[in-house]
Amino acid sequence: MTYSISDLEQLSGIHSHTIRIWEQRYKALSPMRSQGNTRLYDDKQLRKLLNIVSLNKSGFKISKICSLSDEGIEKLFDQQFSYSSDDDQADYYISQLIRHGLAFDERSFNALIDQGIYSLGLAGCYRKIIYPLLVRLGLMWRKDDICPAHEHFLCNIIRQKIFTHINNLQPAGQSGESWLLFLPEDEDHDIGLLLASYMLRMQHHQVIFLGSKVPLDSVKRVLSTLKVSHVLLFMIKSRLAAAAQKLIDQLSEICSSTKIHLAGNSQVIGKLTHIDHINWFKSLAEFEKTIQYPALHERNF
Amino acid sequence: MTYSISDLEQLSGIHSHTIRIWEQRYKALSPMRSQGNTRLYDDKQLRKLLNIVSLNKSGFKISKICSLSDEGIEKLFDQQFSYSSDDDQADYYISQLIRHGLAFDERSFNALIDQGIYSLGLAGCYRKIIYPLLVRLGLMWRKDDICPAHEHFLCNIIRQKIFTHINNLQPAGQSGESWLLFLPEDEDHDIGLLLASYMLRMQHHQVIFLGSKVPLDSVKRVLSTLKVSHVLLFMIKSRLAAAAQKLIDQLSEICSSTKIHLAGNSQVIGKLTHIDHINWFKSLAEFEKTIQYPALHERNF
DNA sequence: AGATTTTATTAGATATATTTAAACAAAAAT
DNA sequence: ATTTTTGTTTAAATATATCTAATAAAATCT
Repeated sequence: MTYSISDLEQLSGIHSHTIRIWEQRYKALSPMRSQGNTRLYDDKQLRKLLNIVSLNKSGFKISKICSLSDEGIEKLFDQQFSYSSDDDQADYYISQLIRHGLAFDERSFNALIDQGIYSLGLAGCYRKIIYPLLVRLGLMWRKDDICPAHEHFLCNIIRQKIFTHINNLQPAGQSGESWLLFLPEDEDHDIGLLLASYMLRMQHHQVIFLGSKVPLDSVKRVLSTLKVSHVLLFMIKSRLAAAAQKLIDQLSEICSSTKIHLAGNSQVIGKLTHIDHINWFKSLAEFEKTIQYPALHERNF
Repeated sequence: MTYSISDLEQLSGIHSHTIRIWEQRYKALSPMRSQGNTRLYDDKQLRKLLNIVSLNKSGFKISKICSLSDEGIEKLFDQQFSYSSDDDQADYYISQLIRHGLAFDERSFNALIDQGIYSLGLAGCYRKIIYPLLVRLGLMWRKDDICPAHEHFLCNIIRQKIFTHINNLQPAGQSGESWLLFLPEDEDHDIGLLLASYMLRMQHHQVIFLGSKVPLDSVKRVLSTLKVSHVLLFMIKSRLAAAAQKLIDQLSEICSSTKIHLAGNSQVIGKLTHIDHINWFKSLAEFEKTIQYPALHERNF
């Protein structure tokens, strides 16, 4: 499996021109070449680019980063984006979970995550354990410590847990606000969205969960046949600012009478313009607060 | 959202050459063109192509099919691939489910599918209701009777059900055969695979469920670090024969000491060669029988 | 077998994406 | 203020994908 330079552009949010000039000036990447002379990148190169971009965004100069060896970059990356947080207990928990995951030991992983959910509740477990776990998985992939199979394996068990908890909730009444949840076509990671679905249902909101890879056209058709108060989507992937803006502009046009809520990658969302009408959830706590208020309000009647 | 001619090639399994000649001779499709002169297809054209291919595979000549109007093709398609089966009761059931789905009425859909699972068991419900429902959804999409959002909505509820049932099973012991379940990178529809996971677990097999979009490289890494007896994957999408063959050849190389099981689109799988070492599950019943035998065997001890 | 239909192959022309290289503009550092 | 670093724009050349058109080969039907 190889990537073209425009694939890398999509995946990293760095213009192809810039990728080339980084190669020329700083030998940032050293892609293979096709029979012709076209650059071909593999996963290793993609990871390196993503790491360079991350370090660059946190203040290091490209020239400095690229003057380091591959190992040097990994080391610096480690320093900057350390696996461990300030919560020792959660860290230990997460490490154990990952250890089971690497061994594909579903039984142990299952027992441990059930225990976490039992003691913290699903939302609490997500905040303290699952979300940091997912972040750490991402970092580990970037260091080639895990492969996609590990991530798929763990994510599917987590999906199983959240789905089960949703299934065990009482069905929502006809009252309450209605939320349409989806991810755009190029997004894959639906676990955050699933948790949002759970939390909204807990607060007796109505949820229409569409999951990942929903074409905007289709969202448009839904909104034209159905009254929906809120639309919630995540933008997690790195993108070119222009691509992200286009998506949001199109969605805004579609959602003339629906409140748009956005969550995800702050690097991407932060660069958007003309989003006064859009609500940006910068944290889970913010989301929790927003969706709880109406419920409290209703109780007054 | 538009498709290039090579996108259509991927999605339909028809060579771009052939797509062009069908256009020239029979006016099969009438794509838009770019500023240059490059063909651009939309969803409607894609659906029409898929319908033409289906009709062609079931015996109609391209010339005959394309001599019909769009409505004529839809009509013929209806005749050939009718929504209804021989089981009136299941048909009614499915129609009701779809009716709720089209209205995004999760509550009603939920109640009805729970009832089906209760009376038929999850596997029975899958065979009689869910699988035919998924097939019908596919047909409906091809007639533009539903949009992707509907399918996503329904599929996620079904996922929820299967995941919940898996979660409620007792964890597998260390005994039993181990099965690695995954879909290749270009496959999306994981519900069949999920049900396979459930059925294997019911028979006390160990399952490593990776889900959709797993790179072969990653499967390779898993197999090199872990002893696995069986690998199961689905090929559901239409593909070029060459692409399907390449995938299977690569997998075969990886799985030198692991039994490969394959299920899915018989049009695609039927064209594969050098697959003597691969087991092709042509039906759910066949799968059920294969995985039950060892369990019966164990009980003798 | 012979005719018809369908698919595959070839070739040269055009469109689009990528490449190199240089010049330019903006931002950051000194 | 000046230099250095960094990112963008431009241009012309090449690679790759797509276009048309004609022909060859294969499959299917009568």
